[in-house]
Amino acid sequence: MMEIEIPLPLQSQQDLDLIDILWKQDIDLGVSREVFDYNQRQKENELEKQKKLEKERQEQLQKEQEKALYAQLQLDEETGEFIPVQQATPIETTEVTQALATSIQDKPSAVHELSFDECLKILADTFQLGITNEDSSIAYQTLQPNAPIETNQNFLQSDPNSVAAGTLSSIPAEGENLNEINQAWEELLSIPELQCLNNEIDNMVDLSMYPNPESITMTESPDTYSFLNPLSAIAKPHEINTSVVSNDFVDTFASSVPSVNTNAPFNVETFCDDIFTLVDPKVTNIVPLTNNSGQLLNELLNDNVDITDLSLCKAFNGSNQPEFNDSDSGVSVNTSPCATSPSQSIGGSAFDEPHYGYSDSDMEDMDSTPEAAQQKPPDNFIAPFTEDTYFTLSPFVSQDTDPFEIEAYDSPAKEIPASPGYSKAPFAKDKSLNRQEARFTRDTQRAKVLNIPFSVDKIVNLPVDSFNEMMSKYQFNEAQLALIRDIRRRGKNKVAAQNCRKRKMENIVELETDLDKLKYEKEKLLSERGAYNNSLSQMKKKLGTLYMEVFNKLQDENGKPYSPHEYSLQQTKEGNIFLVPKTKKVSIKKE
DNA sequence: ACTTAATGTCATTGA
DNA sequence: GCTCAATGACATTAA
Repeated sequence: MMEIEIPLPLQSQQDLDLIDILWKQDIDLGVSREVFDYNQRQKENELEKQKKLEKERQEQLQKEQEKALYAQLQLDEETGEFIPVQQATPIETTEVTQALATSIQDKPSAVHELSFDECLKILADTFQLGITNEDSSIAYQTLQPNAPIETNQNFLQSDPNSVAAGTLSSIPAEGENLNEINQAWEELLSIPELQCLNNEIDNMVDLSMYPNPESITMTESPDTYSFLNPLSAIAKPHEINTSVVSNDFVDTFASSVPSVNTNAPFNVETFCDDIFTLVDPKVTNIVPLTNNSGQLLNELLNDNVDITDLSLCKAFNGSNQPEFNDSDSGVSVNTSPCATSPSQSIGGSAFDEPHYGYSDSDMEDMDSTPEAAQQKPPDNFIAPFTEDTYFTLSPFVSQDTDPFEIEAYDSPAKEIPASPGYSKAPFAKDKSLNRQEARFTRDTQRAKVLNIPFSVDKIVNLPVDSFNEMMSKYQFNEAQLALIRDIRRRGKNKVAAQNCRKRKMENIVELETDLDKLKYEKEKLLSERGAYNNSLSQMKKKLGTLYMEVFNKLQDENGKPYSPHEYSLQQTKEGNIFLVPKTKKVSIKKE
C-alpha cells in the first residue's frame, strides 16, 4: 500500500481509507493519486486564479488601448467607418523638432522608457515633419544645423554608415544616440496600436524585395531598408530635392508619401493609404515613375500582391479595386467556373485557362493531334456563319470578331450578358443561373476551340433529321464529331436528368399525398373499429342481463330456482332453448 | 470544416 | 444495332 503524502491532520484515517478505495477503483480509468491530494488541488486552484487575474488584466489593458485608439478616431455616420480626427492646428514644426531634439538630447537615458503617449507624440511629430520637402529640409536643418546636406546620388547604394549619416542621423546624434533612436523605434513599433504601421513596413519590405534589377544591389544591404524608418523618410524628400530621384521603387515610395500626405498629421491609417497609393494603378501616375518602376508595379499588381492583405487598411475599396477586364478574346471567361477569383480571370483567354475542360474524349484527341484544336474548317466548309442565322452580328462586335464570340453574346442571349466588356462582378447574386451559364459556356468554348460552326443550342435541340441534315453540310474530323456527339449527348441527358428529377419530385409529392390519404383512411378505420367494439360490448352486456333474467325465472318441479353454476341455457340452430346441466355437458364433451 | 441542395455528367438499361 | 429516354450514381459548386 502506498503512503499518502498529505499531512495527516488534514484528513482523518477514514478519509484516507476512502481515498484509497476510490483510487483503486479509478486506477483503471487512468486517474492518478494526485487527484485526491488536497494540497495539489489547492495549488492548482491558486494557479488558475492567478491565470484568471492575469487574463483580466490583459483584457482591461487591451480595452484601454482600444479606447485610446478610438479617441483618435471619429465615426463617419455615412459610411460607418472610423476615420481619423483631423487636427485643426498642426503643430509648429520647428517647435516639434526642437522638442524632439531636446527630448532626445536631454534625456538620452529615458529613451527606453517612453510612454505610449510620448511615442504617439514623437510619431505624430515625426510625420508632421515629412509634410513637404521644404518643411523636411527645414526640419533637417533644424535638427542638424551643422551637418552637411547629403547630396550623394547613390546614397542608397553607399555603405550603411553613409546611409545612416544621410538618413537616420538627421538627429544630432552620433553612434550612441543613433542606437538609442533605433531602439526607440523598435519600441515604438512593438506597441500594439502601431502594429498596423509595423505590418505595412513589413509589407513594404516585401514589396521592395521584388526583383527589380536595379534595386537588387540596393536591397542586398540590410541597412538600406532604413528608408522605411519614418525618420529616414523625413530625410528622403530633401534628397529628392537635390535631384537624387532614382528609378527604383524605393525612391518613388519615399517621394510619394509626402506628396500625397499633404498637411495632414500623421496617423496610421493615412499612412497606410499613402502607401497604397503607390500600389493603386490609378494613383501611380502622380508619382514620377519610370518604365522600370512601372513595370515593377505591374508585376506587383498582376502577380504577387495579396489584395486581401492590402485591404486591411481599406486602401482597396471599390474605387481602388483593380479592374479585371476581359481579355481581347471577348469570350466571357468570367462566367466560367474557373474565373471565380480575380486572379484567375486575369489574362482570361480561353487558351490560358489552366485547367480548361479538355477531359472529354475529344479533348484526348486534341492532345494527340494538337493541330486539330486550331484546325481551320475544311475547304468545303461553307462559310459557317452566312447560313446559320444563329450568328447574327451583335452590335457590340466588330466584323472581324470571331463568330464564336458572337455566339457567346448572341445565341444564348438569355444566358450570357450581351456586353463585350462584360464587367459583371464575378460574384453574381444569381448563383444558380450563373452556374448554368458557366456550364453552358464550357461547351460553347469547347465548340469554339474546335471551330464547330453550330451553336450548342442547335446541336442539342435540333430533331434528329434536322441535325443529321445540318451535319451533312460540313465535314468534321474525329475530334469535332466526338465533341458534337458529346455536346448533344450531354445536352440531351441534361434535359433528361432535369425531367427525371422533376418527375422524381412529382412522384415523391404524389407518394406523400397518397401517404397522407392512407393515414387518414387508417385513422378513420380505427375509429370505426372502436365504435363497433363499443356497440359489441354493449350488446354483450344486454345479452348477459337478458340471460340472467330468463334463467332466474326458471324453476324445477319443486319450485326451486336452478343454480347458474350447475345449469346453463343453450340455443339450438332451430331456435329452441334447452336447459343443460354443466357437468353433463362436460361429460358429453369428454365422450 | 462540414452539410446540404442543386445541377451536370456518365454508365447502364429498356423500349 | 442504333437512338433515345430514363435513371442511378457520382462529382462539382455554392450556400
